[in-house]
Amino acid sequence: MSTLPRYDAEQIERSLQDYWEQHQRFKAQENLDKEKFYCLAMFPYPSGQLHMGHVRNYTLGDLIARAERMRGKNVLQPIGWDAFGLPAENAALQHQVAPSDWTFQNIEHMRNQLKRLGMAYDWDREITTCTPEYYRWEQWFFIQLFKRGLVYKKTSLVNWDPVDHTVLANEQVIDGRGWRSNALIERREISQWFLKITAYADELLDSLEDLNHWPQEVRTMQAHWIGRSKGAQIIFAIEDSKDILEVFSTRLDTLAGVTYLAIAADHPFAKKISAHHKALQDFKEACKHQQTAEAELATMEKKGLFTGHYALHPLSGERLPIWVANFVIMDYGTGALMAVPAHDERDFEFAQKYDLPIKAVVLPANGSTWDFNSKPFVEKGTVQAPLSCQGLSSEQAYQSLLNTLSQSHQALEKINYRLRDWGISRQRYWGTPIPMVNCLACGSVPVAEKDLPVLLPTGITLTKPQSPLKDLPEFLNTPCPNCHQPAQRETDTFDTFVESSWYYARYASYNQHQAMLDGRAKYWTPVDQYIGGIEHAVLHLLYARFFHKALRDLGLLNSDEPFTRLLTQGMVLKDGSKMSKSKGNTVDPAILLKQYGADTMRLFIIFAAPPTASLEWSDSGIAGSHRFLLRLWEQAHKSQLHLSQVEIDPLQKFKETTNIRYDLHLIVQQVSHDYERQQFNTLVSGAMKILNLLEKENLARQTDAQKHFLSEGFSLLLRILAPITPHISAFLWTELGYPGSILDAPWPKVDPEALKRDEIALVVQINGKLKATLQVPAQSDQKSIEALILENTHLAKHLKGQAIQKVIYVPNRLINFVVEVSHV
RNA sequence: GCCCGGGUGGCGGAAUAGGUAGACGCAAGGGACUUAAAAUCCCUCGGGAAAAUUUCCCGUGCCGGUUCGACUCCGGCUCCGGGCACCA
Repeated sequence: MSTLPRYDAEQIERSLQDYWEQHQRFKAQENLDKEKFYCLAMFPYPSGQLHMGHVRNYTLGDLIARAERMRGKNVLQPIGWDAFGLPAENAALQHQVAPSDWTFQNIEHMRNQLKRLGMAYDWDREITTCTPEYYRWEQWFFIQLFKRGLVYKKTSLVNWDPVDHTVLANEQVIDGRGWRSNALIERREISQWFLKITAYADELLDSLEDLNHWPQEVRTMQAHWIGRSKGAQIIFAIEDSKDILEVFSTRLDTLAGVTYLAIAADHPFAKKISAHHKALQDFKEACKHQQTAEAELATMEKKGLFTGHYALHPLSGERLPIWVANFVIMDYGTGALMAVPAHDERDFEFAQKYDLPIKAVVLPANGSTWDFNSKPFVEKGTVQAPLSCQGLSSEQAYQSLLNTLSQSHQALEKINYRLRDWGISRQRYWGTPIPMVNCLACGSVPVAEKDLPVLLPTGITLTKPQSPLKDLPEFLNTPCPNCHQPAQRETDTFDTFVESSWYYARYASYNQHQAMLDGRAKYWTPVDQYIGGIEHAVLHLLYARFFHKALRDLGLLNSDEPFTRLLTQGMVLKDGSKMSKSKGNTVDPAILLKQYGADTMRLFIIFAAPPTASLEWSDSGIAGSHRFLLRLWEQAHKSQLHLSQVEIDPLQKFKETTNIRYDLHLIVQQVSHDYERQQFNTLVSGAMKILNLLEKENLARQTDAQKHFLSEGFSLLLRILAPITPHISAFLWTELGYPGSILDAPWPKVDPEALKRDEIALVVQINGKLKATLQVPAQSDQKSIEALILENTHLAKHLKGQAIQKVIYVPNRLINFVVEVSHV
């Protein structure tokens, strides 16, 4: 008895990884003979350590990339680093390291970790967004957008920390206070750059319909985010004033129910009247300490103050009190709203709190009554007022009032969007400098394209939370590109979502130094398969879609959407909650990699849950996955001797193994289907089932039929596993003497002959409840089945004395007898 | 608060188009091997009742509906998760 060689995962994996790298097995080239397949997992932020979420993301991507290669595609799978961002500045302050040094060290470490996982990346195309080679083209693109009128400046609100003198991100505001200073934050208006994503709102919404291979939930979320609605912009005159208030409402039918108006604390009218209004000044001061996040606005206590002024109802001329309300924000819409407490939840609560009138004007269409003192009626119905609309449906009243009011120029139909333009200015250091110059004479002027990139000074160690760029004269001072007089650079940097909105295209033109993109980007884009966390469902994916369309309109790309197929992976949990350092429930991939190897880790993370579901980490689960690979190793080696002697003749049929080949190919069929629908966890179940079959047959392995079966079985099994556990599969493929490299072996195919059956198991039900399963000839007709059942004593007993009312027969599947229930 | 998901044994999960609920694995219990342990292999494994392998009842978060038949479709709830525009 010869002893089995030991399964040394690390040795096998490292040597194969070296071999693949030396022979550039994953280098992508444009090839018009093969269908291209661009597979991309969202690139990581280089936080320093690979975590389980990364392992999951990149294993899923690698699985698909490798499988598509086996399916004959010309595959591109690149990787890079989303390297600008807040954590580098935090680390810099904490550890006194330059953000650039910290970032590049992290990248170095994480690159090694990814390589050790055996990902089939084309490393030549590695992109790092904090390098000038990358961000110069982002600056160039920004200038193109500027030239096309898609960039503008306006003031908007930020969280201001009055102690640290810096703008805080939403996540840095904890219970209304700065995370470092603990100071009560203030809402501050500052001037910022915006990209006109709203110019593409219609297309972004309408083309969602074409994204057939995106999860419906993501499309729904984006559609709601864009929030296109038709409504009326209505003008309310203000009593004893030339000023007017403009509001937008989709429910013009409730106009007669307006009992007050609410405006933002920083609405121009509120500003105007606050000069001699102490209470209003105090109220505005209090509003300053509110946060800007929408979740905050929605859940905080709703407060208001009567301004003492009245607006006039456009229909009746009735006096409507104008209130200032803390939940109305100048950044959204017109900063003013008409309140209809009888027909709106929030208006109702506010009216109850401040004892404002509730005036019902719409009733349920079915004629039922409604208690307007307990809750508002928010649906559409039958309109009661004004008189001219009495009895009309909400829709009819809307049209009627719109006609009337637009004739008198008091209203205008308008398409409104919930989507707001994208504010891209950040008052941060570690980001792409915004390529603009502020000149006293010429205003904001873009940097000349020949002077790009505007380099971000590196090697700077931060000493305080504010951006150092303002304090660097050599960065700040520059002649105006227009009049050449002394001027100053913009010191704000881009939102890091800007980098992640076009990186997928740059991978194609990674070494192009004369242009942002070239023809190769048109060849490779759109990405055929994009993989990333569901948390990016709206923002990142919407911004990237916007950029793609803008790049198309510049002629740089020729498709309408960046990502054809989207897979949103679930989170990795431990003990029911998200792995995080603060909870102390992290699992370090590096330790497991050392203990079990890359294949085990990849296998477990694919097996443990379907890709879109959250994945509960299990230490014993990963041990089980390792055990499976050990069994595979053992069984493969046990059969090795025999396989080399087998002459494989695929046309040869063996009666002896008909049944087991049926089982085998049924699994292969299931596995193929599971790959198509991206349910990869059952791909692993299938592989396990095949190994169970092979193990049984391996005990005997004497006849030609059995040898043939083993040869076929291992060939299928190893190819199914190759995208998931590439190292052990490649190694055993060669050990067992299969031809060529498994990297290029074809994806398994079902033998339809093996699936032909003479007999099938038919389910017998009575009143929908399972009573038996019968082996019957395939394609039997109903009559012969019924006859068969009456011969069966057990079943006949059930049917005896029952009045059969109906028989449902689904051929090759089930027969259901519907009988009258004889007793209660 | 609003928008979008999810809830199936002790655990992770399976059930492809409304047709056998619990595949595959983990844990647990029992057994074999061993001086012993580990490893490995075999058996059992949703709950209850009767019972020789079988039979009956209950069971997919909760309540209700559609259907010959519902984990699957519809209505209402509940709990958990994701997003809410400056975390990425």
